[in-house]
Amino acid sequence: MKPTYLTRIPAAEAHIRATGERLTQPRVAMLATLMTADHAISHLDAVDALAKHHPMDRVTVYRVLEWLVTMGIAHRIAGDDRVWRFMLTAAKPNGKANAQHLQHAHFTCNDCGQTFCLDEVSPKLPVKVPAGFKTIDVDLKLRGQCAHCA
Amino acid sequence: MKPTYLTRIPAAEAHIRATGERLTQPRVAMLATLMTADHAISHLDAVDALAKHHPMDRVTVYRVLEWLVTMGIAHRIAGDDRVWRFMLTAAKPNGKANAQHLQHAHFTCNDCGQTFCLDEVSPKLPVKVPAGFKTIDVDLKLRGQCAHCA
DNA sequence: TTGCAGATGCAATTGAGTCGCAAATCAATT
DNA sequence: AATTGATTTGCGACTCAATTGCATCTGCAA
Ligand SMILES: [Mn+2]
Ligand SMILES: [Mn+2]
Ligand SMILES: [Zn+2]
Ligand SMILES: [Zn+2]
Repeated sequence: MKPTYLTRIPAAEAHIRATGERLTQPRVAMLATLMTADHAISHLDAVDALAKHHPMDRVTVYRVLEWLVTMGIAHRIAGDDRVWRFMLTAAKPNGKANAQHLQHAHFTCNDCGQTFCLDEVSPKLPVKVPAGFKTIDVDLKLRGQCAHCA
Repeated sequence: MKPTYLTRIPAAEAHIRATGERLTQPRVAMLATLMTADHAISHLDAVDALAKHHPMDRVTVYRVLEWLVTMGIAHRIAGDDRVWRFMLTAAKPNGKANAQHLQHAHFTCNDCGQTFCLDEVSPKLPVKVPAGFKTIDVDLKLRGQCAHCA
């Protein structure tokens, strides 16, 4: 069965403590919530999901998610609806959390709107660009139908 | 020398007439403006650019650009700043305008913020996705430094 | 010309995200 | 256990791209 919010609390605390930064309740609750998500969640999704276990101000949600991104614990995905969505940064093959954003693609379902990280997919780098251009970062975004909607 | 707004009017009119839809002044002015752009422009960019030749309401700019997209004449590019930018749909090798969105990548310069279409770059398709997922569309987005800023 | 569906202008509204500041909280120190 | 001070949080106000409703205008066909 799927991991629940409560079972994720200890791991969330440990992960935050490992950063050396302050361990706060909003950070723990937000990270535990992210840990139960199988797809990327928006700020509003997060506010709703947290409402049940640990209600917090929407501005705090913005700030905590931003903090998780700067810590490399989560990453941010731009949506076609001008909304950011957030997902736990992919774990390395060895199972440890990874501070860097591993190169991977994102898939958004046209039907249900859910966005997924495709950790196993990476754009073939380097991509050829016009003379004088210097590529620093590449994002690959797929759209279509997810397994549930197809 | 670069093509100017005025020299683009006839081609813009012809292009719009070819759709069979109504030929309106805002549509002509907007398309002629797009035709002079070497990089993608935002709604605000468009309002500013048009102010000189054919001032129009912001909402009209939104609606005309949306119409150009539905006609396949222009395409829309999501920016990291939550702003849409628009560019003429790439021409086919034979020089004719193309109603479909040819598969191509976009490059945004971290320094000057300009976004360019890289018509010659396309993601290697098909991309492998998890079982049950069906890919319909692929976007490749690059970030880095453009030729002018590098 | 006239008639009218479709396009435009203008004002009001939506909604994601940000800012400033006072109050609360975490963690180090006594 | 209490004190303290730097961080973090809550709350209200704000920004800004984009959308909506509605009255007016305009391109085009009859
Ligand atoms: Mn991801
Ligand atoms: Mn393009
Ligand atoms: Zn789906
Ligand atoms: Zn540049």
